Amino acid sequence: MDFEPMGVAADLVILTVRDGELQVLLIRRGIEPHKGRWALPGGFVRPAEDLEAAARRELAEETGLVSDRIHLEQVATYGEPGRDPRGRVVSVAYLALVPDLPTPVAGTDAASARWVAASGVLADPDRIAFDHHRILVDGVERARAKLEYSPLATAFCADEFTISELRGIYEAVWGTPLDPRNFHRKVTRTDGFVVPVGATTTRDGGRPAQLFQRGPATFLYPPLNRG
Amino acid sequence: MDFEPMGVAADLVILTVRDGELQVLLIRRGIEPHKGRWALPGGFVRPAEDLEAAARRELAEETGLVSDRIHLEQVATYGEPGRDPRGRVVSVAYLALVPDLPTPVAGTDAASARWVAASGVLADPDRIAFDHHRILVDGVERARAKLEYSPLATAFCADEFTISELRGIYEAVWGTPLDPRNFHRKVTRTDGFVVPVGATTTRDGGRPAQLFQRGPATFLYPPLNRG
DNA sequence: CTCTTTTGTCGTCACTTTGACGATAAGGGT
DNA sequence: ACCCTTATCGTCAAAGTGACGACAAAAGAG
Repeated sequence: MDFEPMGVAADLVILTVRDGELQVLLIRRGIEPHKGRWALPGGFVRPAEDLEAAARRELAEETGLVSDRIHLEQVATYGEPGRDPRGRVVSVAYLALVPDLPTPVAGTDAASARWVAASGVLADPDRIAFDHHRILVDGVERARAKLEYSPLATAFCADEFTISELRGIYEAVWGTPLDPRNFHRKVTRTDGFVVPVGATTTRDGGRPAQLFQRGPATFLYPPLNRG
Repeated sequence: MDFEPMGVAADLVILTVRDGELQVLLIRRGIEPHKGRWALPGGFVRPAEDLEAAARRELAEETGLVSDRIHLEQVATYGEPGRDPRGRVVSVAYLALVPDLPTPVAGTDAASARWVAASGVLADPDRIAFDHHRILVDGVERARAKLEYSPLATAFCADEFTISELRGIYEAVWGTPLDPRNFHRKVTRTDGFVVPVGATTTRDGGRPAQLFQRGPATFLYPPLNRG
């Protein structure tokens, strides 16, 4: 029995936290189908290219991010017949978490690429093309879940960060305010989550805060609790 | 830009608990490549067929299970170039959890299909063909994780079960003994996990045990703790 | 029919974690 | 100096966990 060939694409849910809110990178499609509409970045996997390599390539093309240090993980694969008018296309979705870049988005491929508040896109299923709304929902939910039991929130931060900044990540992703004192206790007492760097900063105003960097932990036990 | 066509397959990690151990369904391949070797069940997705539909079809073909009530979830997608000698094949892996069937496996497709202890297959990366060892590892880990925070263990049970039987599922999947008294407390006090059916059974020997069925809960909070 | 074995179920207790919140520390701005 | 802001520590009651004692209710042995 032989197989029916299909197109295989890698689509990306690229998230960051800017201005205290969760944002997603969208591109305006320059070609058909759905030309002119907003969509998640993505593209076809090349013949000799690994799936994750394709995702990293797209990520680099859309954001200019040197992708090695960027957290990238597979979310799910979407292959409903008819989801792409070009034919049978199966799309492997990846989730990327990036820090708030000083560098603006400089896409080579995309006619235009923009950071957009995730909440707005989540609220309107027709704001983005194809079945990308579902992909975004799944990607954001994955991110929210992973913050609970993994130290992944640090992927949104610069190399050095304060506990408040980290808390800001959680609050933005979960959309919930957290108690600063309990959060501080929890984070600093969870082994290997963050390690103090020795310096302090006043960039957030108020009393100087200690700077930390991500620790060696790969998961958090016990997990943090969503508001 | 056009796409390079690829084969898309659905592979299945079908797990059950029999004789107090976690077992996985393997088939002996009747055709090349890897003819005669053991592998996970699976096959190519048909042109107009949804991915999950393909997985359910394969599940039905291999196990005879009417698939509607069977828990099936996507695990991940594997698409490394060279993973299949027939060409570029991308495989979407699904995890199925089935109860200990009185019905023996009756595959129409498979030359032979057998339940095999998961521990043995996990221990030897070359026991199964292709990259199926990795798929199995990921599938089993997914199952282990989901037992913690979802009521999914009931998917391994018959419609009605005792707390001990449910505990046996956890012990088999996690490979860890659990305290019967604490387990009983935890399960019965977690809202919506199990609901008493009113009857009792003595099929496990000893004092008659209450029978339960799965409750309406979709997740467990707080979660159960592994070992 | 009584005793023993086996499993089920309830309780107790010390310990940890959580969530709510008071209090103090240490900068900057005026 | 005083106030505002953020950081960080401490306290306390409530809830959850792990260890384990005790009793209940059946089957099987004698």
